[in-house]
Amino acid sequence: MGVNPATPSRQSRTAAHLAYEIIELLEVLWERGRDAVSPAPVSTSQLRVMYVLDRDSGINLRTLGDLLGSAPSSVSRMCDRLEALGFVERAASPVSRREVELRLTSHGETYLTDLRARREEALLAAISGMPPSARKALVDGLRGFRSAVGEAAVPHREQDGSARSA
Amino acid sequence: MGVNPATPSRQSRTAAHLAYEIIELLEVLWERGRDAVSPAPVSTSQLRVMYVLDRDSGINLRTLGDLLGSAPSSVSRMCDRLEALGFVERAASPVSRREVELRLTSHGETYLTDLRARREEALLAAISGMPPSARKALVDGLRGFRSAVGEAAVPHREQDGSARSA
DNA sequence: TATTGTTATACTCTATAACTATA
DNA sequence: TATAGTTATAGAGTATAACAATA
Repeated sequence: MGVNPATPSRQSRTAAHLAYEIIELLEVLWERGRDAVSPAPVSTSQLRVMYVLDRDSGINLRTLGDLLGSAPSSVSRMCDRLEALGFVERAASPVSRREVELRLTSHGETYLTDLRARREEALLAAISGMPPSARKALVDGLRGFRSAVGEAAVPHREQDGSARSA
Repeated sequence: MGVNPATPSRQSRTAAHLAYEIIELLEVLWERGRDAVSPAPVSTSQLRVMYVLDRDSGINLRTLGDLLGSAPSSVSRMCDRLEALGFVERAASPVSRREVELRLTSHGETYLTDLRARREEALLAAISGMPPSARKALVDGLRGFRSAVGEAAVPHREQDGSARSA
């Protein structure tokens, strides 16, 4: 196969291959937490909404759509469902009568807190099972990877924070 | 925050935090390839179908559903769309007249090959930009992570191969 | 007139249930 | 009867376009 970004070394290829596998492993660990949380298995999309509202409480629907990269109509409908679940609430904006203020309800905050704890637990359980040397290597490697990718790219999402703010 | 799998060290927490961020970065890199491939931006679900068929060509619809973890009706409809795109074909099974044999068309194979090259390119470009010491650390760290997770868990997906077979 | 939010419509993915053809 | 595949129906996420209310 002919790829040539600075002539990929055997080490680069191995790292890429491992990265592919890690994506799957992380997804499994990541979702394991979600399925386990009490009742109301909120979908991934709904969860992204909740993460954004947790970080930027009181934003309007349009802004939420921008942060999610979704169309206003999609966001409106998702908020309908989250409101029906009792996780999100719409309030009239005090400054503009055509805007709404979106917030998590206390019920929604509780759900999110619980979910985060479970996700963190799953990941930490795995990482704690690694020998210290591997843990150190993982930290160093991921740091290097992050800065390498961060410099080269990452256009989309300026101030999001959906998944990372766990 | 009270999590206690073997008393998570500061290193474990750092690694977990980094892992969260990496999930996002990888997803961006990963999808960047897909959007770039010629026309017909196949959806993620359709792509999973194609990956499985590439690995296990000639399987029937039921088996495909098992490998994907999807219901037969869902798979049938996805195959309808992929067939309409010219990426997948249904053929009568020579052994049972109620079964079908599913395969990628040459058109579908070409699409997949092209996509893999672009995805690999994106990941390799990032990894090649890392200093050798960081690459080494990444490989060692990911290996350790994989075996730590692999031992502790990974129940779902026995012989899938959707994303990792790139 | 421009903006905010909603509704109408449509397509994909997901599922369960009903149905046809075959074993 | 049990199994393979399809079709019917429904809910969720996604989008564009049309619309009402407000700025």
